[in-house]
Amino acid sequence: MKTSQILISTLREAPADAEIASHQLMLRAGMVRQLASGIYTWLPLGLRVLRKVENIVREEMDRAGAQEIMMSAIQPAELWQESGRWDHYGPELLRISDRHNREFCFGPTHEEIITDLVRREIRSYKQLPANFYQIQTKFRDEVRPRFGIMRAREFLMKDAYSFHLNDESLQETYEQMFQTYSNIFTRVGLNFRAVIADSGNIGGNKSHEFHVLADSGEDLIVFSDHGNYAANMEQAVAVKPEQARPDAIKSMETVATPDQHSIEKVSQFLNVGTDQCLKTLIVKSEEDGLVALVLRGDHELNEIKAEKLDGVMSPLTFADDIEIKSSIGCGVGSIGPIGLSIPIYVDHSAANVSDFVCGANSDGQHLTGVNWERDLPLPTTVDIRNVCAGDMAEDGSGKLEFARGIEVGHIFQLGTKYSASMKANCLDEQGKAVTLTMGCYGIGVSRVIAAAIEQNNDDKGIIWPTAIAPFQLALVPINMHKSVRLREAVMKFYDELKAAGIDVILDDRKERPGVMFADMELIGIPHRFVFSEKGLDAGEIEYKARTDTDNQNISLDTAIQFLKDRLS
RNA sequence: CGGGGUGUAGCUCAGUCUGGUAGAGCGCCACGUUCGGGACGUGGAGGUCGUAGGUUCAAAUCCUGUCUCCCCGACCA
Repeated sequence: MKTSQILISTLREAPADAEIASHQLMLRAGMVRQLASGIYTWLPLGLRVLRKVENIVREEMDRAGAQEIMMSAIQPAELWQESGRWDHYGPELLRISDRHNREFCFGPTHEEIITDLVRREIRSYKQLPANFYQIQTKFRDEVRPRFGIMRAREFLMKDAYSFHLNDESLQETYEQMFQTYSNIFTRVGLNFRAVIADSGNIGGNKSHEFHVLADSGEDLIVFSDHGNYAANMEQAVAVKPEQARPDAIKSMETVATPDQHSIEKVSQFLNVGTDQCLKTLIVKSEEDGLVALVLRGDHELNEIKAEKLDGVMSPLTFADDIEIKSSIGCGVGSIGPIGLSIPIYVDHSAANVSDFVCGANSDGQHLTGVNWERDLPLPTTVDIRNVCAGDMAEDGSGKLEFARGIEVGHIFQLGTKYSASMKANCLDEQGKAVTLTMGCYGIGVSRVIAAAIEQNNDDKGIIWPTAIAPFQLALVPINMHKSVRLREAVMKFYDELKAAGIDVILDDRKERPGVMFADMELIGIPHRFVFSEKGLDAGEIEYKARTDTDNQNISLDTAIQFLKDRLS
């Protein structure tokens, strides 16, 4: 390909509304253009990258025995009503109606469609297990799209759905997909980590997310400093303290704490550590009542864990001041677990504190020297806090560290959530109808590209991993328009490169060298040959990798082999 | 959905407070001089100032409505 044949639309300055590196660079390098909030046009260069990622995904999915299909982007409401998600998915589902006023949606995901297909087509256990995938445009009407294609409303996704007779078979395919995802992200050239995850809105049991590690990542992930344990913050288990609760020493006293409503203020006022104070949060229950959650003062509530507790309203909803005042009789800053007439859950760590400080359920008063099982009974203890750096990993393999990640893949064991509600059955060996067990596996194909840039860029622009670069090699001639001799040599070399199967872009624009260098670096081409008349005389060509600081001269005769070695 | 911004040329922005016939840099086109790290000169093209209405002799500028886009939060693969 020559630059004269492809739209090179680079910008010197980043558009003002782009914040993060990948968004700015994709705009500056002419990969995408925004059409509306969260909706983008892919320009030729960007599309080449997208196709390369797509092809890696396709090859690895095919290798794993998955079958590619293509489902419609537009989906009829009936199937969503059947699964129950028409009412539950919310405004993120873009609903539309046709000329007959029949309701449809633009698919944000395809569980309903594939389940409908499979229940019609698959009759016998002999056809199982089966794994179907597609690479296709999804639409999710995000509340707040941001960061360019990182969190777009319309985006390209690879989604796969597997069907099984039993959990063992699902487990087998799940593990195979886990390996396939690892292969894909390794081939793309990303530094990634698989983490234990919450299964969220899609539903189901076991689930892993694949995160590309980058400081700009939206997700907080935790991992063991020794060993393999890694989890999403939402999901990371805070292990029970190992040592027993210390013996009670102090006696319980009521102290006046006027206007001290936060843990920080109370701890300073009474001169005790925040880890000696317990905070009591009041949330709504499923039956229109209230539930108390008790945590150590230095810990944060994990809302995902809390809303899974029996009796707690999901999504988690905090009680407002009025409800608290009328039910407990004091303000938010003075609540404590003693004498509460509502259900109480205590975090494991909070249950392990003795001689603690807590609210007295009376404005302006706190209790000190309080002890479980002496001053009040110890209610059910649970894990409802976020883990902290330095906590022991759940598997005991080491201490937890934090990192930021960009979620590029997610695999779930769905179980029978969709197959049961949509009656997807098949006959087993005994001729008995069995509800199919499902798994589903997603990759944000377009997001992978943003993540790759976040992880690989410098002040000059993008540095593509070779596997997904729009071109592997930039061939930059110096003043080719002034020398027929050079032009002929460059064209011959260009043809040889193409014949050798190298994905090369020849910059045949009549530009000064600095402009061509700057553009090729901004666009992120990982390898560069510079061809000049001087080099032609010496029988040499100049090579520089995008990440190199210096050039090196290579004999023209061996240049192609030299590059091939670099690419392998 | 709450809070805060924003909208003037392809991009970055000035002009708005204090109303008086639309500006700069970069980019683009032509010609010339240049030619190994985003050259220089001369000339040129390009904007119903988001949009609708109002005030005024006169509106990018003041007033009202509305839309867009961005940021923070809540939410979310």
